[in-house]
Amino acid sequence: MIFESTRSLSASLEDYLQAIFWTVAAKGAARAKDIARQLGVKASSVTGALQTLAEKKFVHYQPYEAITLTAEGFDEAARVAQRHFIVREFFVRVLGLDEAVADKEACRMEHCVGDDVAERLATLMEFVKAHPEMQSGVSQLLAERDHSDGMPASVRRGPVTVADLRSGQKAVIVAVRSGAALARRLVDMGLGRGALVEVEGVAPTGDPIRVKIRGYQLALRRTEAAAISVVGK
Amino acid sequence: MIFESTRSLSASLEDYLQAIFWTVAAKGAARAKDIARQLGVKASSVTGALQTLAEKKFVHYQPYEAITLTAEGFDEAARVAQRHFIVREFFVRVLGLDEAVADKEACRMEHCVGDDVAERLATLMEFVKAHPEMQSGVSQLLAERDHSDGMPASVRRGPVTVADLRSGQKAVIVAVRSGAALARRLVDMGLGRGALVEVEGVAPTGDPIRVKIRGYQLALRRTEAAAISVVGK
DNA sequence: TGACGAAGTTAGGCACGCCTAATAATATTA
DNA sequence: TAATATTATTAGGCGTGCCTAACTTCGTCA
Ligand SMILES: [Mn+2]
Ligand SMILES: [Mn+2]
Ligand SMILES: [Mn+2]
Ligand SMILES: [Mn+2]
Repeated sequence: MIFESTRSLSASLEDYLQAIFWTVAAKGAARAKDIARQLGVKASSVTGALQTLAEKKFVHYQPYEAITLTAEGFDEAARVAQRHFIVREFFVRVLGLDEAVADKEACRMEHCVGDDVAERLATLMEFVKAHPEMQSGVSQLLAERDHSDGMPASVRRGPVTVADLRSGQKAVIVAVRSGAALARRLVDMGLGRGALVEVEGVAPTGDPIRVKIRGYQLALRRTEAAAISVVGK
Repeated sequence: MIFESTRSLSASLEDYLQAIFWTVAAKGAARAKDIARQLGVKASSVTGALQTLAEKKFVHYQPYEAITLTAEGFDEAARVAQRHFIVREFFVRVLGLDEAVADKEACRMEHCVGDDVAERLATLMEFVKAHPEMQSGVSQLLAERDHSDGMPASVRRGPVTVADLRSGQKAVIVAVRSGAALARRLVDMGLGRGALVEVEGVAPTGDPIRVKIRGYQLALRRTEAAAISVVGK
């Protein structure tokens, strides 16, 4: 699988484990029915998942009996729940996302954030808690953006241009601002949609910017570079 | 699938599309061999993916011929690459992650971040760019943490306790700090590992904290609450 | 006690995404 | 041009994770 996870459980099994975790916490034990309802799957899928989790020693499972977690199951579930919590809090408190949306997104992300990222997110949140101006600053920027609705996200966000790239970075051109002879000149040189640009160097003043494209090297004025929207690598 | 994605392509196909995107940008067209090498899969897997992508009109594909992207394929690939870039830049510039690690993590996350999150991350980065003191502040906090290596991550991060919860939040107890008669008293009351706590209310002064557990309600002193480590929901 | 309904399991099927092995097409070289 | 090497495709298999349909087990209540 290309989407390698390094973790002991698949995204799906992590969700089963979490459902069990919260149900057991609330009621002492979980029944297949509870899990099926929470996750929106059929009972037979739950049976299958329980058999796999039991094989991996994460749950105590005997057919027809109530389900509880093993010690390892509890720890693993707590780790996933912790990631869910951290990511959701980050979305809500730093990115200003709506609670419900944040929770849904977090339930997707919890399966792919690494431990290092989770830890740093938690640290960032501590920092933000101590520096509320950061949170309000971001909210304000976001609010300004929201005035220009109707525009595509890429425009609201402000496109990245060749002028924003650091030395050594590669990018693909997605658009060249038309107007002036510039666009034509660039396209004639091979600087069209889909072409790969590599920034070779930027003068100390930031102008000109030396780029390599299709084997050729050329120097772009900063204003020219800023007219070329790219997706960075 | 529980891990619902709402996007038109699976994580796997998004990676194939991106491999094609960068190869085409660099060389004008892609061959199955290039893609197989980049993604670390066998050639036959590439053929399968190409057939699927061709069905979905994302690539121009004729057996044995070089591969290029359709207009939709280019747009879709650019969107994924954009998410990869944003997430990686966030990891590097805000979270201070190592470039190589950040890139790997980003290649996993690019398939699960929603558009709203990506947009807000980009905005946050703009804010941080405009306020470099924020960035160094986070780095500093992270550096302090790194001094206390050897400790488990949960300790470095500082555990969340009942005292950190807001009114209405639920959590599962993972540990009760031992010492004093407190631990025993709490455990006797049912406040042990695995139990669900719900914060009912916090006095204006922050003390006491009213919690509900196993149907019972009780009031905890702030110092008591701070001795109970939890995983929040 | 026995019948009934709810809950849980098993069997079989399907889509996805990878693999290996065999085969086919294309490129390279003698 | 013919032999050979490289590249690509097909066929068939496997694991995961979901489904439906049929069946079994369990608890309840007459
Ligand atoms: Mn989840
Ligand atoms: Mn979750
Ligand atoms: Mn990826
Ligand atoms: Mn990627």
